[in-house]
Amino acid sequence: MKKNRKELFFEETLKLVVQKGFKATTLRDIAHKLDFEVANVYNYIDSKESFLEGYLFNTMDEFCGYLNNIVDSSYTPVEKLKFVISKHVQYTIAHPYIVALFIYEWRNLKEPKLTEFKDKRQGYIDTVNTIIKAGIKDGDLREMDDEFATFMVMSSMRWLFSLVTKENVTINPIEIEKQMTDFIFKGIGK
Amino acid sequence: MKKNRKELFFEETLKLVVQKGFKATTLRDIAHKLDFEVANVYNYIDSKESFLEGYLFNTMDEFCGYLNNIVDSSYTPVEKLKFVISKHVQYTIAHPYIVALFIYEWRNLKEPKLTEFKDKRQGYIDTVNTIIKAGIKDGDLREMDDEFATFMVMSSMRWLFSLVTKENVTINPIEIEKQMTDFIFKGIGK
DNA sequence: GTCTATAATTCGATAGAC
DNA sequence: GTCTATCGAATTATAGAC
Repeated sequence: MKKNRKELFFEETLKLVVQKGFKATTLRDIAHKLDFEVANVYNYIDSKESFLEGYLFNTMDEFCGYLNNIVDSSYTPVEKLKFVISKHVQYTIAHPYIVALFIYEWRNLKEPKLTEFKDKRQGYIDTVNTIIKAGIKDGDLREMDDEFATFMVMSSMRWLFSLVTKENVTINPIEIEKQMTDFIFKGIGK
Repeated sequence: MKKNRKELFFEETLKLVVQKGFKATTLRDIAHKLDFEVANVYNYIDSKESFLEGYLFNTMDEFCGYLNNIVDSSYTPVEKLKFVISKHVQYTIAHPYIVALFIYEWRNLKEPKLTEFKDKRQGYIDTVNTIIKAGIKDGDLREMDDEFATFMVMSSMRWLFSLVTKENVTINPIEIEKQMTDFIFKGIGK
């Protein structure tokens, strides 16, 4: 896949921002990495803020859209939850730096985008919670606090990006998804 | 427990830094929250950087020291792991904002402190991995990739702070520890 | 401990020539 | 698209009086 200059700019900038943090990454850092002067940054983005917004809301919308399709399907709650896990794992492996941005840098959004982001994220979690609650009610998941269960499922998936961005680690998406699903459903005990 | 001015300063500043991020929190923000002028900040800290260092390394040392005591005990691997989980849960409930700082803001350390921090953290993870590996070998934990298991155990504990800092949530440390342990060992499946 | 004043630097962003 | 030049604002930190 050939990358044009714009794709290269976004890719390198994303990596830099994830590595140093959004606030700590200056436009001069970005310009230096791409080997041009500061003013040229504005050939690609309108502002530093808009760069962050673009990634965060595109990703958010993709996840919310996918989740809605899962919910509107006729799968069982457990099957639906496995689709959710699969989506998280596969997206994280494909775009680990975007996920890192999603986790670390959303706080740098300015109002009203900040509130909009938090609301959408809460909506996503609420929907996953609905699925898990149904799974418990059906007796397919063990009896436990459904909100805590939701919290733990989301938590355990959230850091996978850091495994993917680690060097010298070979990733088999199929195997990772299997192990992630096994951990969430069976834990590490015997 | 009566708080003197220094304790109040550190507590309020910590909350502010966690809420806005280390880089995004200015000394003016801190001064304004404590109702005095910027220069007074330096009555309590030598620099913005030293504030971060203090919290991060004190916490790191406490966790490493405790883990060493666990390792040097005669408990079984599974029992040791439960002590590790207990420590994480209890510390997180007692000091959620410090844990948040630990997770979000370590990247703002400057060299050589940054490398020192990363090395210590990796040492901690390696030691937990040793415990889990022994548990699998003994047959007390199910057969699985021990490194991935370690990664997942650590990941699932890491976000607990966000549950504790949430408003309108009542926390029972004993119950949370039970549910956390159940999730890690049994998952959510039946 | 508190303040005012300010140094020294860095930041995001813009103007305008080529 | 690239550059030089620069603006205005914000930042950490210090000096020194009260």
